[in-house]
Amino acid sequence: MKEFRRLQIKLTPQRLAILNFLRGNKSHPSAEDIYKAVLKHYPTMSFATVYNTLEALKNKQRVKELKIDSGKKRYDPDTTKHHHILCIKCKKILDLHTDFKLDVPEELTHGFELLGNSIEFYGLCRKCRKRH
Amino acid sequence: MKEFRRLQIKLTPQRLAILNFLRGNKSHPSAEDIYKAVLKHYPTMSFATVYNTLEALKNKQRVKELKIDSGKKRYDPDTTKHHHILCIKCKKILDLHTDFKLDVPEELTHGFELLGNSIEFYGLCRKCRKRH
DNA sequence: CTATCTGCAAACGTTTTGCATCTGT
DNA sequence: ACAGATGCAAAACGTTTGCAGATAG
Repeated sequence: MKEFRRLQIKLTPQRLAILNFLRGNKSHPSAEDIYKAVLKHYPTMSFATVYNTLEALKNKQRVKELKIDSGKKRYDPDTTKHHHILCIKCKKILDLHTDFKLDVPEELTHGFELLGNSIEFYGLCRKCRKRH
Repeated sequence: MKEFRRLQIKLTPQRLAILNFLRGNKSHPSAEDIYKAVLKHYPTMSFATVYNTLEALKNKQRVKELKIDSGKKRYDPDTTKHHHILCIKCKKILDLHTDFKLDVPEELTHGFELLGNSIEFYGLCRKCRKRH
């Protein structure tokens, strides 16, 4: 777990379980999803620990908080620059690793210094297209 | 208020007050912002009415629900296609009426039918840049 | 007249907090 | 040893709901 050690946070068994659940996970889980998954291995796991760990991982840039779901936060262990495609019907989320060059006319930024962007594409996934 | 009449919803005084507050409003207010503003004119206004009205206006496409703020919904009376620039420090939101051509490689959409997109630019507004 | 809306309060789902205890380093 | 994490329960927060009474069309 040397990959985790460089996070410079205390590696408790609970945190390792959360990290293992998140590693390579492409489901953009909510705190509850994570809680339920880790509960299987740690029956005493609490929400406080999940949130505490997510907060620590956010600070270490090991996860990104997504605003793609109104009502609850979701978390993405892939912190590389990428975008998302959201199915408006079943809410499935797909990663899109494509870099877009977006030139914003200077006169429209009102003095903003732009640092990045995040694109949410929306549409219908294959399954939802089939059921009209 | 013929502009409101074509919404085909019952125009109660409370709803008119909300509509007037929203008209041309570029602050992307939350339900609470709207509630507080309208409360001045209607001391008996309730949150239920604010949410009820926002739901009706959403259905009539008179407002758009924004997911730009994790933790609470914000509403945008400008329903034309546009994007947002968010200050990561003071959370100020600026509209960006620029149309970007985003070509997504077919082989990356996994069968999704793309219908639109929404871009969130982030950065530092003029004021927040000054205070380093 | 009546389908719909209002306002209140209670319920809900998610996230945060306080605190006594425990544990990685 | 001790800074920091855990687990529990309570609180906080935004949003939704049920319902009796009011009202726009």
